[in-house]
Amino acid sequence: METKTAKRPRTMLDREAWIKGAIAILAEHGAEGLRVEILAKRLGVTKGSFYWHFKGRRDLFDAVLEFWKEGRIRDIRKQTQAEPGGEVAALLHTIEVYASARNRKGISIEAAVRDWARRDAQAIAVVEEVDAERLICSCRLFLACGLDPEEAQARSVMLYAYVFGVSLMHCGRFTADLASLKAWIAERIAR
Amino acid sequence: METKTAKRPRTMLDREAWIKGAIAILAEHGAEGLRVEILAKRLGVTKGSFYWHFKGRRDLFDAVLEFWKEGRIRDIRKQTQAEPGGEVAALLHTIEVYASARNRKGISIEAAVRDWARRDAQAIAVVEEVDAERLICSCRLFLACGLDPEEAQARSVMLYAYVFGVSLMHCGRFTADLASLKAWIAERIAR
DNA sequence: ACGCGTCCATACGGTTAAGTATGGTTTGTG
DNA sequence: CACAAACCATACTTAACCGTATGGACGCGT
Repeated sequence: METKTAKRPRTMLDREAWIKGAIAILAEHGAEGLRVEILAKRLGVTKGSFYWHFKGRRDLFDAVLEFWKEGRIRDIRKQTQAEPGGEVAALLHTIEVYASARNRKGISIEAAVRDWARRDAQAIAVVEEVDAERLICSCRLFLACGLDPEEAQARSVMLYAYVFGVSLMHCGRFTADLASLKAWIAERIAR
Repeated sequence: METKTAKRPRTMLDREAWIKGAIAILAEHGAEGLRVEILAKRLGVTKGSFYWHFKGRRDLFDAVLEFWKEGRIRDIRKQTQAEPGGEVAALLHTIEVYASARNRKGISIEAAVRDWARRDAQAIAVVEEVDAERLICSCRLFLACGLDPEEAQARSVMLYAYVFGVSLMHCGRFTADLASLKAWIAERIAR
């Protein structure tokens, strides 16, 4: 029975399963805290398995960065597809995705990668590519709204700087109604 | 000869010297990379000295956070002292200090502390206090400009979110003249 | 000069984690 | 069934680093 790949009595991890597990740990403990023995334990195996799939820790790091980069660029392209007239809504949605309380996991990964990029050359290269793609896509939306090129560029930078920055602030003591403040800011950036 | 403390044949480190060295390493390698043996080597001593000044690594961490907090709050209070009519200039200066290429060291420390605050409760508490102080001070400036309270609050959050966020972006591939974009953004936030 | 507090070196033990070597188990294929 | 490839476990070796124990060197007051 079971002609092909039906049941999996053994764990049968592939490279992608390792990468996804690694990204989960990356979000929680950062790149420094991403250790292969810890990761192996979380996946229910030992590191003997790890070193079959990867040449070493650095190999895992590069794979994680590549995987993250591909996913981000795919997401950006999808989220900035707007029919004429829907550009502002697309921009507001972009802000919403990153600056809202939802999507905690994605924000944690984003923060971890950017902190990582303060020390690792490969991480810098990946962040550069992702940032460039994001800025180009949102800039296209601003241009479609009728803004002149310089203002479109400036607003793009402001948009992403804001969403990344607000995710690592702690405004609890400052205001009780942070949500309405964020809504005001989003309007001022996107419109 | 040498009536009092003239020459120092011994290194004679005190707690503050250790903290300052620790902050330098914190800026370069983050909280995880702040190791007592490495720090001791940089200061030209061994860790035998460290454990005389501090109870342990955690003790150093708390001292670093406290020292950073005091310094930040002092700076904020000084930078937001504006005579009537100079409020906008003070706001622009605040942006300039954090969002410009100058002050690399301070920005690195800021980034390291905020990343640290994603995992450490004490760091969270310190960042909360510093953020609250900053937001209150810049909000006061916006209010002095005649803005209504809600807009003043929103602009304060936008200001700091932007300066923190822009410091961890990599816009090199997007624009050649980032400086003028930043100037445009600063105007839109402060005025 | 003597002693005490300050500051630091040396030596040690314990833990965590990277990487390697090697062998075992499962799965697919002839 | 034989056999090879894929996948994983176990048992090392090595290194980094935390914390402790202990003693030495220096300066200062009496």
